[in-house]
Amino acid sequence: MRSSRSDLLEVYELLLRSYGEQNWWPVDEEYHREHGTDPREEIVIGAVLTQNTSWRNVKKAIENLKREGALSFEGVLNTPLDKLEELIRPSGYYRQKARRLKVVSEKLSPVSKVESIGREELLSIEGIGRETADVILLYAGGRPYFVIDAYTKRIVERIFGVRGSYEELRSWFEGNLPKDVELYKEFHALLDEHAKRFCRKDPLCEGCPLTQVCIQPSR
DNA sequence: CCCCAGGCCGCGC
DNA sequence: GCGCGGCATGGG
Repeated sequence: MRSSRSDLLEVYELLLRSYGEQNWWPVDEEYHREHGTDPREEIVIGAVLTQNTSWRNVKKAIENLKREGALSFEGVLNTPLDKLEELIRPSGYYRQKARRLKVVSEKLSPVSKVESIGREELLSIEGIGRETADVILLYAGGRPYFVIDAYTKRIVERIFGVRGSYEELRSWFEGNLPKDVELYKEFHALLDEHAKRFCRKDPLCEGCPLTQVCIQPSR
């Protein structure tokens, strides 16, 4: 495999230069200041809500939770299940997700657990798979786990010819990048942005900022 | 009408 | 370990 540490870092630099800082994970800091809630709980809740769902729809659900004072573990646990389902309905799979929000809120309380919980233990919680676990560890826990998603897989397969299982890709990224939490956060966000702008299912190779490092530009 | 979106789970093989 | 169907709303 030709792709090396420097190639991967170059991709990061190119994306950062093209799109600027993404500042993921988006959280309403002011809301949490005013309500005395922990913004890390919004990250966990958002991570569950966004499973196979557009962020646009998730935002509607989050707004509903805010309006009802339920954008926290305590808020989720104090909201009756049928009410919770109603609030998060715009995010899809709302019956599944309402139950999972209850389970996750209970198992991750207090939210400081995100600093110490083991990845395997996180994965044993209903509703938390590999990607959601790594989102929680990285964005809520500030721990160096690289998040892989469908976009990430598509991009590295196209530009480097690299493919593999979730765990294989995660260790590929982590092995080819310095262990830097802020880098991991920003890089993942940039990859998602790039997948939406250029590296779509039907790629728009014209004007792509990664043409110079891609093994198969303009198909 | 179609397809997709910041996946996960349970099942069969 | 891998592939599949079910889960559901809202946009393009």
